[in-house]
Amino acid sequence: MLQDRLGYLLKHAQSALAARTAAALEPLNINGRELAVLSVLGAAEPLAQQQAATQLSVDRTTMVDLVDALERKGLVERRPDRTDRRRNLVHLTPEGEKTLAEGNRRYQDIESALLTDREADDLKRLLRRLLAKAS
Amino acid sequence: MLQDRLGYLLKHAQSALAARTAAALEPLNINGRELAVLSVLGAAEPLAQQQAATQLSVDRTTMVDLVDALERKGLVERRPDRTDRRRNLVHLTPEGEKTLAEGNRRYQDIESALLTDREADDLKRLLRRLLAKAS
DNA sequence: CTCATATCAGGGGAACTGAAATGT
DNA sequence: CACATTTCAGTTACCCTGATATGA
Repeated sequence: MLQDRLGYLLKHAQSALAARTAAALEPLNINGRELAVLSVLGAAEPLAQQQAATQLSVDRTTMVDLVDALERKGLVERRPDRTDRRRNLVHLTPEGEKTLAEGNRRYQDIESALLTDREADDLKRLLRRLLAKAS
Repeated sequence: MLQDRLGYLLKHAQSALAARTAAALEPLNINGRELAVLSVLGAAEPLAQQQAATQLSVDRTTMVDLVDALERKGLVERRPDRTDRRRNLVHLTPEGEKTLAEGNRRYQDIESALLTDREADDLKRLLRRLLAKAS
């Protein structure tokens, strides 16, 4: 049975969750990918683009486009690093901070609606184990 | 933390598994998507393209390209349905049957290498629950 | 010189929309 | 006529490769 394949289940679970997330974030004018970028950028000290790209496992050239889009929306700003002028440190704007906070709330609501806390913990533990072995 | 997000874990688990699968199937000259198509087509009675597309949740026009590719490789054949000449019934060739069987073996080896039987069952159960609620 | 960072141009593969051809 | 199946043309979004400019 196709539905017994882990590959099938992972792909469709991922895409169903992504669709729900996209719908929930649409009023904020961002998508799930952009929320993930905001999340990485807003975590601690401002990061250079390539650092953010590494954390998200996205290509460096893809990150250029992602930051372009967020900058056009006024959610982040590129600022040159004074100690290394090759770098752009990407800062969240106040609007970006607000969008990140609200986006996180909406995203968490989705997770909570789909699984109990216990189920979510179990699922994440298994996925981490799989990832550790597979990558 | 980004790594606490189900969306992140699902996406990267899916892509890591897909990469492993692609590598294991490369000697058979097929990819994971094509193995899934063969699996659906080889399950029981020959299916029309649109039936196969529905079972895999892929677009009808994407299925045209998938069957094109499998037909070029000699793994399937389109045959007109005598009772409804709009339809192509897609049959596996003997070579297609062999490729499906060997592909299934290689795919199962990957799943077994990544998780114990118990872990795989737990993971699949949770993913099915998530899918049922989310889609 | 080397290496790193960011950017840009171009391409490949996936998936969709909309329309057409054919048949029920 | 309405509807179903397949196919094709065109578009979009995504992610990559390779090259370039700039600077450490």
